[in-house]
Amino acid sequence: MHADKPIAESTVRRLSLYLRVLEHAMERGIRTISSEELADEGGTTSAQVRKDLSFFGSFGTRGRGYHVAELVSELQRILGLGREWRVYIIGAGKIGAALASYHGFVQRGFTVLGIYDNDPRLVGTIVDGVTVRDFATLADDARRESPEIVVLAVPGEVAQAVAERVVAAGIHAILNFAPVPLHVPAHITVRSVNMALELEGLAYAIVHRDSVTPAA
Amino acid sequence: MHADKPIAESTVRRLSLYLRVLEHAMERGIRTISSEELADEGGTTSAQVRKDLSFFGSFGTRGRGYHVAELVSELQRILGLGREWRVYIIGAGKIGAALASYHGFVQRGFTVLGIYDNDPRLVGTIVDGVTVRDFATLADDARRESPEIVVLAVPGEVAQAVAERVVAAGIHAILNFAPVPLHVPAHITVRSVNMALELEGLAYAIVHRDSVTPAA
DNA sequence: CCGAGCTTGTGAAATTCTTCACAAGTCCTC
DNA sequence: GAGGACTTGTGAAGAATTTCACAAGCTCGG
Ligand SMILES: NC(=O)c1ccc[n+]([C@@H]2O[C@H](COP(=O)([O-])OP(=O)(O)OC[C@H]3O[C@@H](n4cnc5c(N)ncnc54)[C@H](O)[C@@H]3O)[C@@H](O)[C@H]2O)c1
Ligand SMILES: NC(=O)c1ccc[n+]([C@@H]2O[C@H](COP(=O)([O-])OP(=O)(O)OC[C@H]3O[C@@H](n4cnc5c(N)ncnc54)[C@H](O)[C@@H]3O)[C@@H](O)[C@H]2O)c1
Repeated sequence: MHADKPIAESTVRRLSLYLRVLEHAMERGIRTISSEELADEGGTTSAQVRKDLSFFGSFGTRGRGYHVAELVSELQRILGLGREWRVYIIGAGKIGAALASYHGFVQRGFTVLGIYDNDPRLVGTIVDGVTVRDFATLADDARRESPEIVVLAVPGEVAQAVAERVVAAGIHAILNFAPVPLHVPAHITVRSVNMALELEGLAYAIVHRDSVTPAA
Repeated sequence: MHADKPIAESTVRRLSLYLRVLEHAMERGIRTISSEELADEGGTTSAQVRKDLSFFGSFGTRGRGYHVAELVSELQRILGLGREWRVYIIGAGKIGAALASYHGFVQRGFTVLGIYDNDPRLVGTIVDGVTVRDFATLADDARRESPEIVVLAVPGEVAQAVAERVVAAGIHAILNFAPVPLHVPAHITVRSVNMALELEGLAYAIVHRDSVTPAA
């Protein structure tokens, strides 16, 4: 639909953020927003906002700004959110269960088709309306349902092995919650959410903050 | 202890990752590791590893590599993990509860002193050994216990307001799980974990993958 | 219909981050 | 104790990302 140059991951991240800000603005009845306002809410700069958007087209009106509802649907289209995404969650533990029942995902078109676990005590139970399936049936189910995305919420020790089973089942995108780097073939897309790493980043910032900032 | 230049957030992130890889290597009885091996495991390049470490000193031996145990303790020191960090979790819902009982945090020195909620039905209950406290007592408790870090696991609609109470209570570091950008004074450090945003990044990658890669 | 006031879209400059490439140091074998 | 095989640490080059700055375009009031 438009020429695809390679877009930086940081840009895509910000687009998601803009979308959230815009939806919030829409709820409050705001019709029009400038790059400046969008930047303030999203924690970036107006030039950054305009540059990010310019990779995909030209959506604003000079002298006026962006029409909120229009930009929302443009961003949804760009991010691929106009459709339903079929998701499997693997690991029906604490994180897996929390994610399964998280309404924020459904709202954006991510439908959880199944939760998988290999613990016989969990298989067959129901988590927020979704039955826990036996991990052994993953490949068969995937052939039938062709999910696009897997959320990996298993212990770190087995994450790599499970990821390989996921890839073998023909699924090309993984959201990884285990605190280990996953090694997968190049055509598989992986994003990791590593909470321990973020906490450590805070610790680093606290330790080094006072030594950097000149004392007030 | 050493001259602090401003270090990129991406570098700090990778240091945490190296630490994890090194600990894993140590468990397997590996004594020595090269920047090449460390890079392969951590999903980066050897030059990147050496450059990252070079900001903090010179920890390896030419011709030999890095002594694993030694580099582990250097990284722990750099990241500020040699000590106990006192953490409050706010929001005793699904995510808050999962985090409270997550062993990976305790292991790295992050001690959860208290979980806060404003739902009277939850206050007083016990989540994995930690009692849920009344959010109204936050400021008083903080004065007494001086926690360094708050984990914010409340609904997005109240996240900004709760963050302001946290800042007012004198806490300077926030790990935010709500899917909204937080606006805080400059001396407060915030890291956000935004899972919806990562999922959207996957959706974007899937939609744009095939149009970028020349058909095989 | 004009001019003042805004705000976008975008090349170019500046900055930041990553990769290269190699001198220098270590180890091991013979 | 000399030479070959490795591997670090680091300036310099290169790539990527962000910021600047301004021409061009729209709006609105009179
Ligand atoms: N709980 C947290 O707050 C938290 C925070 C950060 C990261 N994580 C990470 O998320 C992952 C899950 O954490 P959790 O707290 O939900 O753990 P958990 O132990 O509660 O759940 C893990 C689930 O995975 C299942 N499982 C194990 N091996 C499996 C396999 N081979 N195939 C299918 N299922 C399998 C287990 O039966 C269990 O139900 C871990 O990697 C953890 O490090 C958790
Ligand atoms: N559950 C998930 O998988 C998931 C995934 C991504 C993001 N999140 C985000 O994490 C946050 C929490 O999600 P959750 O699923 O745990 O929600 P939840 O509704 O289960 O828990 C939220 C808790 O916060 C408490 N709370 C509300 N207002 C409060 C206030 N002013 N002070 C103190 N406590 C208050 C509520 O009583 C409730 O117990 C949300 O912002 C959500 O968007 C959750």
